Amino acid sequence: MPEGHTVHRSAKQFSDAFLARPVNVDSPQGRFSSSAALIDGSILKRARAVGKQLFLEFDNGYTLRIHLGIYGKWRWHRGEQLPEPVGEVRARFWAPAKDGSELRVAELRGPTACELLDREQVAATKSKLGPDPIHPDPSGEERERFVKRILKSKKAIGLLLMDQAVVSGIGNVYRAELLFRAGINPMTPGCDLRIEVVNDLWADAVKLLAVGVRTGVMITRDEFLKKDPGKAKRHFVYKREGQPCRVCETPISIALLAGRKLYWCANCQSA
DNA sequence: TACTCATGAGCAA
DNA sequence: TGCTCCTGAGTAG
Repeated sequence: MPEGHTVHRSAKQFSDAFLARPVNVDSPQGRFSSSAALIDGSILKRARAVGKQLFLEFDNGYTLRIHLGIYGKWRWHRGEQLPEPVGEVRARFWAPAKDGSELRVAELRGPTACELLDREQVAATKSKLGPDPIHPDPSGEERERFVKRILKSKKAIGLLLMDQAVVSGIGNVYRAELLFRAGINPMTPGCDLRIEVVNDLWADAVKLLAVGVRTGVMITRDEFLKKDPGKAKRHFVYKREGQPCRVCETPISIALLAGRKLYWCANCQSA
């Protein structure tokens, strides 16, 4: 489920399993073989997520950038032996657990990006990313950046929330749900929104993504934030086209916006 | 077995 | 805006 929260969980898993230790890296599928050889056996210095991208920094100066895209997935294993790879495993990472009792193995399938970068390339990549609600800075500077970008744009807010240069880590699910919670029609131009509304949108993104990081699922209904109620009840509008709105019973609408499915309640989100 | 769909994004026109 | 790439899960037949 690759929106920002999943990637942050992956960064934590990498830290827990491999930080400050030499990591074996290969590419059973073959498409990552030459790059894998450059970091194989290097020590993982840091694993950090920014938006939907995972950056793994190694002690030989290389950083591996991984972006799952729609299809990418991680699969983790534990055991005494390296399991035989099944399917298209682009990259595989493994090391003995700290107590030496077993191997920790991470397999990567179907990523949009899996590439080695030098320091300059890392800086260039990160500079293109908007503020990440999972790393809200206490100064509020990131929130201000977000608010400014929204307020000066004539583009629809439904498009702006998906633009990783405006805010990083939000995808199709959080977009639909945040706009519902705020009562904003997704087609409203950013510049037509009031500043308080956009500030609240940021605050809500900070809140919901934190829940996502904690629980591993995108729960967006306040009554369920502590415990996952299951797929069917998790959301207000996402993937609920034609079903009654949970608040007003108006059938949920669906439209294509920039090639992605957009869900909203025409009654609750008329503002 | 074949087909469809998906939580993303870069690129050309 | 439409096309393309990446892979696997779910479903129809």
